Amino acid sequence: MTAPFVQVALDVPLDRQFDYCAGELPTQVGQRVVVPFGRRQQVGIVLGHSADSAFDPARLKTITHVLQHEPLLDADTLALLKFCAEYYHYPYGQALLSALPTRLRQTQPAVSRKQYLYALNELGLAAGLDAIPKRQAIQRRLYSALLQQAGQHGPDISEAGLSEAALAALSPGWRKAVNALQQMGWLTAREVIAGLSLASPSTLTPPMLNPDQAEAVTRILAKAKEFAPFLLHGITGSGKTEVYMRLIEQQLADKPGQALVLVPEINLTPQLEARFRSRLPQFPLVSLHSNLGESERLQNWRLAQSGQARIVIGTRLSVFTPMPHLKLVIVDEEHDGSYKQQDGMRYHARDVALVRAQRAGVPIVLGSATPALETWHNAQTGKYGLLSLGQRAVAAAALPQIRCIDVTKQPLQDGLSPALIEAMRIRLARGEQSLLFINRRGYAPVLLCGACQWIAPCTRCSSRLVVHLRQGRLRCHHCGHEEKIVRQCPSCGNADLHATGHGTQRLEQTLAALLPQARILRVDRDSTRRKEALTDMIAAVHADEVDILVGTQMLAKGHDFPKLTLVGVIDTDSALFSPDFRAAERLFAQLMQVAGRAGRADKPGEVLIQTAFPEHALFNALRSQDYAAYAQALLQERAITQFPPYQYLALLKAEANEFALVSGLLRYAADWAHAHGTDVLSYEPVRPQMERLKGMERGQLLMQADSRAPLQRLLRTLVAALREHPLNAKVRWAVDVDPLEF
DNA sequence: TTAATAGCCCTG
DNA sequence: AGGGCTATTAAC
Repeated sequence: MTAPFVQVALDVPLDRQFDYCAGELPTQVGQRVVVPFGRRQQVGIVLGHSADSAFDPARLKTITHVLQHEPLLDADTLALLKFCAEYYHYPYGQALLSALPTRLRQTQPAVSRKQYLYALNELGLAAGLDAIPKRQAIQRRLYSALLQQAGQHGPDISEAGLSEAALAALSPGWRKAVNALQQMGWLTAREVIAGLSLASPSTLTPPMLNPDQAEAVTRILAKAKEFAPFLLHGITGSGKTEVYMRLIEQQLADKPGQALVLVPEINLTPQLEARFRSRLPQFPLVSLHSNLGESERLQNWRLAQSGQARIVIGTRLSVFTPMPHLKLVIVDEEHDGSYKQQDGMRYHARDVALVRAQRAGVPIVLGSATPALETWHNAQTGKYGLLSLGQRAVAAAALPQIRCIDVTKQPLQDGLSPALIEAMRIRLARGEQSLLFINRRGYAPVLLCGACQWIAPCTRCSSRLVVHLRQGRLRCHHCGHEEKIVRQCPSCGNADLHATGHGTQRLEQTLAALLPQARILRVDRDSTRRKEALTDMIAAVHADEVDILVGTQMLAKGHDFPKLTLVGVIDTDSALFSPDFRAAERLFAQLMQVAGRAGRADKPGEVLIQTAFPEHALFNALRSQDYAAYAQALLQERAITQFPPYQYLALLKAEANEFALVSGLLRYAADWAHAHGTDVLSYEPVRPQMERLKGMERGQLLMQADSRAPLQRLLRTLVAALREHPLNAKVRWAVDVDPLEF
């Protein structure tokens, strides 16, 4: 006897479940169902059954449709998402549904793009080719092929069959012909899961491990069957990936183990994927990232969920992918900010991965050259095992030499110092490549009136419009607002407007004038808008068709250019004095990363940083490439200033058309926090750096505590109180637990 | 969040 | 009275 009522989680911003009458079909926890909600149909996930309901039984509706033939969301995944929903103060139903591939959030039935193998059944085999009229040429061709294939497989019909691709290769009109053969009842169609192609066995001999790598592998494998967090600390080229692969090889040696590998964002997923596929061809691998189409994403997700995919490589969302036989979790570049979701449920995939590994009782490896200070702190206190890869694995590759160029002592030519220009000239003469790193796209970051100091502002954000000279446009990089470049100052009428400051476009132009013989390539979001553009550009660099690269942080990550021996860094000083307490940490990580681009092969690299503050501690640390020392210094600062990792933070962010509404809600929240926040320090509401964004006035409230528990206790009641508050309807607000940006 | 509806001002 | 707008409310 099944219980008459079912609790269903729905994708609505209400932090509760909804009861339904069970109806005819039995349901199981974790099953996907379609239910009537309001006047629409919604997808829900069954969370439980009960004998009674607190809701008026007369008004209960009945489940429309149970998706019987779909696999369930397993208990581990449900529990992980439940934990996250509570920790990040986000409605459970929304958390659950947003972790599913979009296809599974839609009410339409199961919809995987199913793949079938077609085979002749007994009736079909008995019929014979002559049963098909001569003029049905396509049918005859397919029939012959199917017959031949059946012959190869002997009596075991369950092994027989031709794929759609194989049939399509025989004739473009195959679909119609197959339908006709099916009509006659001659065919069986067997559903198969596509997408898993096993590569041919590897012919690569795995490289020898250096002593550091070997020790890392040994120490991690000593805890192969328990929750054990490790920080794998090693600079670019020190061989972290090889360590990952050895671990996977070992952990997956026993069927049916699975490994989850998290990577920062799209760009380098394909490269890493290719490396894994060729080194570990024995393990079926799928990737999960936002560049996949919906059906491919669903397919890969299912392969992971069913255990058929043994390795999953994916970006942050894939931390929630059900994997029944998880044996190892790897988070590559764990310090990377893209692991943090910045809207909806604001989770940090690295942190969720740690929780997941803990729940699964498996080791987790966090890899980075410049770990997040939180991670470093945990490694220092012994909470995580610390494994350091000292030398570059590629023997010949020496560390690049890092130097600062004091821009206060040199006359700049359009933002470039003579020393940097000379260094590029030398590379050019030697036939080597240079990279200029400037974190600002467009031509110039401001359009300034020389007469009255007016600056072209964005109408919807509190930001400046960026000059894009080639397009003759002014653009806001925050909201996408765009207008024509004005010729006259709207404030004083002066026609003498200056594009001030430097962006990638201007730098490209300057270089072209300065080094006319150089082949220059600009790589930023504007120049790589086209889908394959970045891939093409990277190929061009490898093909030695480029002398000088000008680019934004896009170029900082992971690309290995063997002929690149010079990296120039322009204009990073603003980050040195940013009010964000994490700015220095981020800048250091970023500069270490760009530095890693220089001199990876047999040629030593050089990094030149233009700055007005060459004696700044950050540059001193960078010159010696001593992450540990700098991290220690930053940690001391954090301890004194009472910031993470010594304090835990939560940020209440609010936005509305009018600031008065925002401030009203935040005032209420601040008062609530003062009154109810035992052991929590609540600051006063403030405006963030970007006061206005996309036409919305913004404000935020910071709360901190020296452990998680009191902060969580306060947030629980605060969130409930805010949902009841009259301003809840007019103000969009969200809680960001462990925020990264302010 | 979505979507219906209640309330309100305006015109005619 | 009815159109068109915003505010309010319920969703099982």
